[in-house]
Amino acid sequence: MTDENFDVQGFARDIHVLLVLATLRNGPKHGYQIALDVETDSNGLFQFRHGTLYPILHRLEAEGFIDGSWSKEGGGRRKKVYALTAGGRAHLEGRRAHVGEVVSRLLHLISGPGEAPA
Amino acid sequence: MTDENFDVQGFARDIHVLLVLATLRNGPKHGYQIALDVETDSNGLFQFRHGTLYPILHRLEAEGFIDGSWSKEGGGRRKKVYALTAGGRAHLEGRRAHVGEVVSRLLHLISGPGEAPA
DNA sequence: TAGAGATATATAGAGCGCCGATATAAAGAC
DNA sequence: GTCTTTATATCGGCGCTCTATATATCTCTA
Repeated sequence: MTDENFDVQGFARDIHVLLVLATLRNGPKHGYQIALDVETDSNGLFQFRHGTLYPILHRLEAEGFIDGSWSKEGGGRRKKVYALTAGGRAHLEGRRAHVGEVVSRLLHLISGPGEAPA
Repeated sequence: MTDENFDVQGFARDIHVLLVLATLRNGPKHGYQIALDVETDSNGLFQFRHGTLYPILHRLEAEGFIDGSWSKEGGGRRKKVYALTAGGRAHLEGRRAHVGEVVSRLLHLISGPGEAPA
């Protein structure tokens, strides 16, 4: 299984994608809220720069993994609220499993003779 | 600990660096052999392109993490053999621990309510 | 012995994605 | 009325990987 070859660049990109999709599992959110939640939930370890997040959201929407719609409550500040689609949920599960296995094999490879990988 | 902020690009680079340093833990090797061993040890999951490996080796040598010396056995094919330095070993342990923790926290964040992260 | 393929190192250029900077705009604080 | 926060968006620079190319030696085979 997972004979799929490892792609370093795709892996780094996957991290951000997974954080977005996983956050949306708790319900629809707009971009700014996603950034705040990811930072809070990770105790500041992971954080999104705006110049990173918004292009990712646009791409995920174009790929059909999230579904965006502008909310207009009282004509106030415009927010684009994103909801996880069925395809997005499937992508999340698939990628999460893949990342988990790659990481497991990586940690096993670089762990010393005495140290257990996990 | 590890209040250090997460850097996506540095993380991708760390993966290659860790693979190199971990392979050298078994003894000195030249670049081409490192590439072969990493690919073999990971059952083809991880592999180094030559255009990726050699610049990394040069940088690691400049940083003092590995020590390179040209071997001239019988005036044959030139090989630059790299050995892990004490600093390199320390760097390996430190980065490995860091990557392990980041990955652990990442998997925890993106794991569903039902699934245990590891 | 001549050619092909594997061994071995090196670098330059292309491509891709993150990051900082900048722009726009409205709501709330004081 | 101005400053900060909220909220989205895009562009240019930068860094790192990857493809392609260059050089050189060794080994195997016809």
